[in-house]
Amino acid sequence: MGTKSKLTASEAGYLKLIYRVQEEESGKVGTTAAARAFGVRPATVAEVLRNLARKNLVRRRPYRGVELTPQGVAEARKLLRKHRILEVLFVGLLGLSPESACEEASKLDYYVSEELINAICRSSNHPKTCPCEKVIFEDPACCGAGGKKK
Amino acid sequence: MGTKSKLTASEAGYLKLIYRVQEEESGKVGTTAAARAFGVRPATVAEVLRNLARKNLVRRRPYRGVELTPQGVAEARKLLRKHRILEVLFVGLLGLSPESACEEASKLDYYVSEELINAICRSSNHPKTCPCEKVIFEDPACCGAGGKKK
DNA sequence: AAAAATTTTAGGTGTTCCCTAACTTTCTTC
DNA sequence: GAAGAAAGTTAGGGAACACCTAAAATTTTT
Repeated sequence: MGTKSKLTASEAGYLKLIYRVQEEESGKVGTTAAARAFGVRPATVAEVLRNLARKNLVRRRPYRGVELTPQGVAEARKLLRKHRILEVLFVGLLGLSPESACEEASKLDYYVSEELINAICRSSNHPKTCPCEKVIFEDPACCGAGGKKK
Repeated sequence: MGTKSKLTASEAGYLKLIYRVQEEESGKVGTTAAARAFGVRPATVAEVLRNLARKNLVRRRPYRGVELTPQGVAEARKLLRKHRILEVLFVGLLGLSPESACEEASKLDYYVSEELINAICRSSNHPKTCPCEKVIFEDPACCGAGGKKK
């Protein structure tokens, strides 16, 4: 029990945000800030957070904030891997600007299968970073690990 | 009034199916057959069809079947354009088999923006058909029309 | 310590998507 | 052409999602 239920689309959004701000920038995401970022009310954010906690992806200390559990970190990395590999494709092959690439990737990352992402990863030569230099996490199923491509 | 409300994901699925079978193959999609194709009950199909009719995308003659309205045709073509351009990308650039390309495209076509599709279209040199030879409809916003690329 | 800002709960709404049960219409087949 | 089988339809529900407002609790600021 615990890791069974799948993420919903909006939960995925919060997970990505929390990971980016808290794990990558050592910042802190407040409920209100997150609400503004997603264009919803704080109460809505609180609710999603509660659901993420029920799924064991974040730990919540009421009024103090949330932090990702190890499973939450793993899940966020899967999503950000997808997001960033899509960005590589959109900028590198399709010639989008990094900004539109990010926007488009945000709309899709949640829906894209790992198989497709790995196909893109392979055909892009297993990039280590996205167009804005953020790290692309490795997927053992892809090959990345042990690879030498720079 | 009529063309305002957006399609839902499942409505998009039926629209694609109806177009493919009825407009491209001159066949007929029965409620039960559609239900089997989507893994749901016939009653569910009937309901979606009713909603498509409310949105003026199909015309329904109870117990006789549905046919697409001009708006329904336009909408289906937009979706199938996306679907098939994604297939081109997946097969041509990523090396997927036509079958997996189709599967992956089905999961994504509804969510992909027209801008992104047109970027892919451009970078693929405005293909006229998908990997399985089905026509890719043109989008005036892309360039296709009047273009000479074969 | 009061005022301001933030966060959380409680309780609701609308949409989507799916279901079962019961009924109607159409198609078969004798 | 009537009876039974098959296909399609409505009516009525239910669960999950993604929102919201209003009110209460808890920081934080001044």
